[in-house]
Amino acid sequence: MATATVSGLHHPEVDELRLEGVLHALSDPIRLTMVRALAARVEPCACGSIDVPVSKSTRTHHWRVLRENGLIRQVERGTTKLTELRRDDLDARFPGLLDVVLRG
Amino acid sequence: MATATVSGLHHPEVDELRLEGVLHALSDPIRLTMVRALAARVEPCACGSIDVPVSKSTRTHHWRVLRENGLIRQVERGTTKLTELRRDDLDARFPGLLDVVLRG
DNA sequence: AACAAAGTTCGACGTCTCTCGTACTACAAT
DNA sequence: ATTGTAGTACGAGAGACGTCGAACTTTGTT
Repeated sequence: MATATVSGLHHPEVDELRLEGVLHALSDPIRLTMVRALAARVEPCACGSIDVPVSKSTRTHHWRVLRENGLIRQVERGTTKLTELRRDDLDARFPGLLDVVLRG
Repeated sequence: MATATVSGLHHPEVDELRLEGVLHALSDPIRLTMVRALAARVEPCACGSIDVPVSKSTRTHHWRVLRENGLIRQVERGTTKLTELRRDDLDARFPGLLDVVLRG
């Protein structure tokens, strides 16, 4: 039962978040579903536990887009990846945006 | 000196606006520039008067994307096209979104 | 009538995106 | 040790996207 480790996954800093990138990440229906599902959780959750109608590898692709554009944070733990919304960061950088999307 | 005529241009109704579409329309740097420039005007303006570093035909393409996704309204007048942001519609459907984008 | 100005249409091109399956790695459980 | 589970890597295909130039349409001006 190892503790969550800081992995080599690339996450942009708060001040590196680009609006175009964030909007692009959110403009895909599958990713929108993922973000909303994530928002409905309190704790970080295994990214595989959110089911969307695409294959496993496509899911990996979408999680990467979300991560690289600063929407989510992921840490590896064991065989799974704990995933959470970067609520605070997003609210700090683009106040109101997440609210709109989650209300959507 | 013809009055502005209601043209055959397709504009989605307020309740037809899709969040994915709006976000996609806004996720391009050129279009973001266009929207912000439009927001800085009070009156509808000729779409050609907003200059962006792309060719005339590419500009046409971007205006169409913005129009078809409900970001702008265009009416033909003479040889030009009066273009304006659909502020009210966007605020009604996705409150706060435009603010975020314009604050950027 | 002739010309200029504002946009559109069309075809083309290269790139990015979404999708998949297969093969692979890493950890966990029996 | 073997098997199972969670996810990644890679290569490939189809389609969407952004870009351009050239030709065209429509309207306004001289």
